[in-house]
Amino acid sequence: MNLSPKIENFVLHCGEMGSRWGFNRTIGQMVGLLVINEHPLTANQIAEALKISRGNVSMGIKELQSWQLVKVHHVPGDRKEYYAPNGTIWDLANKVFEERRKREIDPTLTLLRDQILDSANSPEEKYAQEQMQSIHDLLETVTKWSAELQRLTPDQLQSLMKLGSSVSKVIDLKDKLLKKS
Amino acid sequence: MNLSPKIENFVLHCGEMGSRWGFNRTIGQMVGLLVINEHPLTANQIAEALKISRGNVSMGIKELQSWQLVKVHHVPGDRKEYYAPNGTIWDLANKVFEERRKREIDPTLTLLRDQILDSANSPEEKYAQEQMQSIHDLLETVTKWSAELQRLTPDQLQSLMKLGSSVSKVIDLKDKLLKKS
DNA sequence: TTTAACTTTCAATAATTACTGAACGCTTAG
DNA sequence: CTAAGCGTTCAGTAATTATTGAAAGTTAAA
Repeated sequence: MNLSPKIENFVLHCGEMGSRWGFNRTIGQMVGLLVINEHPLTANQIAEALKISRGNVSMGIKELQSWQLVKVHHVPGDRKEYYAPNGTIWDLANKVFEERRKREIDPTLTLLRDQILDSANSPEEKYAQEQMQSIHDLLETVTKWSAELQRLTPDQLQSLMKLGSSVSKVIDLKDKLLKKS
Repeated sequence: MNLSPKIENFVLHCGEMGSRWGFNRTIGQMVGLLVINEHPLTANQIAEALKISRGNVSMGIKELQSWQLVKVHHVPGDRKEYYAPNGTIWDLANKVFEERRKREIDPTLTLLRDQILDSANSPEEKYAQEQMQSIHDLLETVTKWSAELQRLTPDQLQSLMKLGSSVSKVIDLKDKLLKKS
């Protein structure tokens, strides 16, 4: 596994971004490597390419599987496992997006629902609850929206994009239609 | 600064989520505390409420200012600085969203643009570039979309949400609109 | 000025997170 | 049955990130 400079560059960049995207540097590099390679790679190839230990690869693969980002291939007569991205770029992005929603939004939504049900017993708590309600509403909106967007194919999304420079046109249109009915 | 259990609970939760949202535990708590309190707080109050050092508060505030999440108040005849959230919940979420886009997407977009301009000089690089092109297109779409959504007010967004359970209806609307014009 | 009331900075240290490599486990070919 | 080839685990260690607290900086009242 000798990476060309251009490919290595990409892989290293994925490493840098890894932590921002929810995993760590090494795992970011693994994703980059798997995505950029046309053919599935063995754990040893990954370890060699990224210059990390065999055990680290094993842990990384495990993590990526929990995100559903990799799938395993087998070659007849070969006992090694070959790893490849689990779907297209689009699929992977969707999975990351979904998983992050689960980690970043859902727990807060749950907490807020509980807190809001409780009655406030001081002016501070009154205000606090109003704020929590706002956050709750916001997160719920975001959640619904992300579910909607995930359902669209890239083509549909592109189609929506072409509406023009502002989605607010759609809203105006909607309002007009509602007035008529 | 004695936090009621309910409020403390919320603040601690913000701490847990802090790292997922792009900052660290302490800074998450600070945001939670400021948002949940109707009145601006001094650095000392924050330090006391969260049981952290005065210096840590100073650094946290600095970080939050770089995200544009807090603003400073002054009380006449009082030299202390009072900190408060910089806008509504909605404003704050927008700022976080925007800042994260800058950190998580923009650098990759820049890298990919450069890489794609380069010519491939091997079959592997050919494939690699196709993949990079896919990622590039995806990220560009996401970027454009997030810009669109950010332009909407909460009301407009709610309005859009109520269009129905599927955004594809919006696409239908778009088609109708295009036919008329 | 001086001093008091604040804020900021940063080197030292603590806490957390990631990585290695040796040991173990499983499977299959010989 | 044994050994070789692979994958997994995890205690120990390395690397990174966060926090403290003391010193230095800033401002304004006296």
